[in-house]
Parts: sequence; C-alpha cells; structure tokens
Amino acid sequence: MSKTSLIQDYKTACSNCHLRELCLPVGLSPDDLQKLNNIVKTRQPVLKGEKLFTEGDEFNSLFAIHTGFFKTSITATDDGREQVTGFQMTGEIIGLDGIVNDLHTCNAIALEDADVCVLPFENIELLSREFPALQRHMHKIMSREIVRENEVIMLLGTMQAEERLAAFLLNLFQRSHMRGFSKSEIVLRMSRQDIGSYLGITLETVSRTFSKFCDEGIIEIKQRYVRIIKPEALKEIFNPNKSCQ
Amino acid sequence: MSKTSLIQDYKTACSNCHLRELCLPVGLSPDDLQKLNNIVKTRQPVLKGEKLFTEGDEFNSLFAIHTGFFKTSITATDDGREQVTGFQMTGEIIGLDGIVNDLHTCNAIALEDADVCVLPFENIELLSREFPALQRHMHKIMSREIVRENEVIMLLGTMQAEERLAAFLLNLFQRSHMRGFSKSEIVLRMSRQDIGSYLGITLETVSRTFSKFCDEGIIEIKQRYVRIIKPEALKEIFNPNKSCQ
DNA sequence: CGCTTATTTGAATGTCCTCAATCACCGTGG
DNA sequence: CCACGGTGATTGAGGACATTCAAATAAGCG
Repeated sequence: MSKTSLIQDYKTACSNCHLRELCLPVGLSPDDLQKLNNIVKTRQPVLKGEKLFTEGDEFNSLFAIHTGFFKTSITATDDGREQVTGFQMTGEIIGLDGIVNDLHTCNAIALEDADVCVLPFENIELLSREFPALQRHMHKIMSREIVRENEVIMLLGTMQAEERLAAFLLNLFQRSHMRGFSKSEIVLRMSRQDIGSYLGITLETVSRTFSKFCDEGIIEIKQRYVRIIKPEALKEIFNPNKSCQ
Repeated sequence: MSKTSLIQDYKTACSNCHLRELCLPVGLSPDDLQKLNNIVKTRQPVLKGEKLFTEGDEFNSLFAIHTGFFKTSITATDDGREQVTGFQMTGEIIGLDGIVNDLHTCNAIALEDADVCVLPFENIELLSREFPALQRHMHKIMSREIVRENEVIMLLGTMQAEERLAAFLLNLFQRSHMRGFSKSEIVLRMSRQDIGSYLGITLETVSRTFSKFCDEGIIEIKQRYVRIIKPEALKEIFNPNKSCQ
C-alpha cells in the first residue's frame, strides 16, 4: 500500500471522522463501521467560487461537506434568472436532486474553500442493502431535505420581507450553533444578492431590512459580520401573530 | 382464506394494477412481482374533504393514490396561515415528509373522493433491501420530490403572478395528459384559494389573472372548467425572455 | 327555492422593486 | 504606505404589481 493511499485512507475514514455524528450517525458496531469506510471514495477540495457540480452534469455521487460552505442554485432555462435553493454547511449532504434522472439539476458552488467527501451512489445503495441502519439514515436525509424545502416554500409563499430575513437569520445561527460556533455572532459567507435570491426579494430589500433591524437594536451588522442582540425580537418577527392565537 | 381477503388481495395486487407503470415501474420478473404485492397492506377510501393525515400524525406508511386528487399543505405553527405545498394525482406517492421524524409534517386532504394504497414503510424498506430495482425506484421518487420542490421554489422566488399561473396550468395539463386525459380540457379540483396559496398570491389575483388570460383568448374558463386555446401563448408567458437570449 | 360558499370585479393602499447615486471595503500596484 | 480601481453594500425616490377591503354575482347543495 503506497504512502499516498495510506494517507487517504486515514483522511477519509468515516469511522474516526469527528463529523460522523452530524453526517452519518448510524448506530453500527465497530466491525460494521469499518465497512462503512468504503462508502467514501475520496476527499476532494473545492476552492471558493468553484462549482462542485452544475445543472446537466452526470450524477454519480453524493457529496458530504467536510469543511466549507456551499450554495445551491437553479437557473431558468431560457432567461438567466438564478434562484438560490439553499445554503449548506459542514456535515450536510448535497447532490440528492441528481438521483432521479442521473443528472444534476442544480449548481453547487463553494462560498469558501471547502473539502467534500465523495460518496459514490452505487456504494451507498450497496451498503444500504446490507445495513438497514444506513438505509434508514439515507431515507431520513432525503426526507429531511423534502421537509426543509417545504419550509422554504412556506417562507416564500406566505411571509413578507422582514419575516423572511428573521427566519433566515434564526436558521443560520441555529445550524451554526449546532456546529459549535457562537450563538450570537456569525460571519455571513454569502452576498446580499445570494440572500435575496434565496428569500425571493431583491438585494436592496435585504440591505434595507438589515438596516432596519439594526436601527431597532435587534442586530448589529457590519458588512458580513452579524451579531444578534435580541434573539427574542427576531423570533417575534418570525411569528408575528403569536399573541393573537 | 376468507372471501374478504381474497377480494382484498385481488383489489390491492400491484402485479395486475393498471397504474403500476405510473406508480412502481420497477423492472421485475413475474415471480418477483408477486412478492411486490406484499408492499400494499390495504386499499383505503378517503372522502372528499377528508384528511388522509395531518401534521403531527404518527408516520407508518406512504400512500399511493389509486384514484382521486389530493392537496398537501402546512400551517404556520403560531398563526393559522396555510401554505399549499402541492397537488397530487393518480399514481403519485404522498407521505415522504414523514420519514425523517416518524411524524407527518404536512396535511394531505382529498379534493375529490379517493382511494389510496397503504404502503407500510417497513415493508418498503424490507423489500428494498431484497430488490435493488425497488430500492433505486424509491430513491428516485424521493429525489423527484426534491426536484419538484426546487421548481416550486424557483416559481415562488422569481416569477410574477402571470408566469406563476401559466406554469401552474401547463404543469397540471401535462400531468393530466400523461394520465390519458385531454390535452386541452380540464376540470380543476381545487379552489382559487388553494391555487393562490400554492402560487404565493391571493385568490383575487388568481381570479383576475384567469380573466386576463381569457380576455386575451389564451384560455376559456368557466368556474372550474378550463380549456386551453393557445398553449404556445402560455409557454411564452412562462418563459418571457426566450427571444432575448 | 333559498341559503351558503365560491368567484369575480372594482378602487385604494402598501410593499417591494427598479433605477440611480453614494459609500465602504479589499486587494493591487505604484 | 497610500492611492486606485473594482466589487459589494447602503440609501433614496418614484413607480409597479399585487394586496386589502368591499360589493356584486354566480354556483352548489340541501
């Protein structure tokens, strides 16, 4: 075994990856866990601004984000309109949209330098047949994505700008906090344009709404640095009619 | 074997169901196909207006629509806002959102009298481990739902009212036509309120936009009956900048 | 046939968008 | 080190599209 492959084996082994609880928390015995290491083919770097995959690319693998931050987007076939469909961080899986037609139907772009674990889908299906716990986990991951998108649809269908931005911030901070970062401070990895696209509003409205929150003492914001001063106020904006029920 | 169970076996057998190509088109040998019949537990009627499941219900099964038409919706936790997340017709599978937390996270309501096949999820997982073709099919169904929701997000995030309604009509007619119905005529099963909720606009805007399409000779509409006169015009509205690219 | 609900249409209002200018930041090169 | 250009973000003013509120009409259901 070459030195290179030894290093790679070490680097890509799920069994001793500190992200496993986030990424593949299937309850397996230590022996079975070794087999799970076969699920990862390689670790692949993606530089900031680079595309991991694009609409129309052949689908072979899912990707688990080891480090870094991505956005996914789709573009209207005819005019060039872009719609950001999500932001993904450490431990999250991207590429699920590609399974149905063996083609990726969205773009995944790194918003900071990243490393992803390449999970060949054939491996996943093979191992899923062997390990019910892994099978169940894959089903849950897909279902979770469906539920997440349901929530985005709700946001886009019923909320106005301030509510959308409050929901966005709360969600981002919650996920960031789950990964061991501060509950109150964050550095946004995406532009105002990206936020606006995701929330179905213009970048100017994003900026104006941030400023409004700032004036009201709810957040502190300087460019991409955000600090939450009054989380309750954000939750109140997110659920405006709470007291009316 | 009692007469009842014989009838049920006959009624719910996938192997001789005329919808199989729509619902479970997995390439299996006749012998294997017999085993697939075990996937369906029962056939269950749902009357118009009844709920098949509700947010918070325990999740046990997916449902395949045998006959009928459903809407799925979610409601904001605090105020009562409803967001319609989709309309489902014959051959489509509902309930995928429930897998992740073993709880349904949306409501499924019959918009006309319906029959659904109850597919216990444990059966699906068991048979999926045995039949790679079924496993692959289930993955594709979930991925398809993710892609569908991506398209809804695009619609809600970037399109204006006329485009949304054009996209809605084209999608509905296409799916209806795939099931052997007319390419140009349809009877809507849902209210203007439901359409508006799905498209993120008010019922008044739905009505006004229908009237506008009517004035322009693109469609003919009388209450819930719709006839498409100029499908190209609808496609043009859906893709406004086609000629500019 | 009468009641209830769904749909259509109108007028006024409001939220967000568009267009435009200014400002802040970051990296580059002088 | 600082000036410079480019990109990203903020802010303002006017306008457009969709909403809200309201009334009238039509349709479905007992």
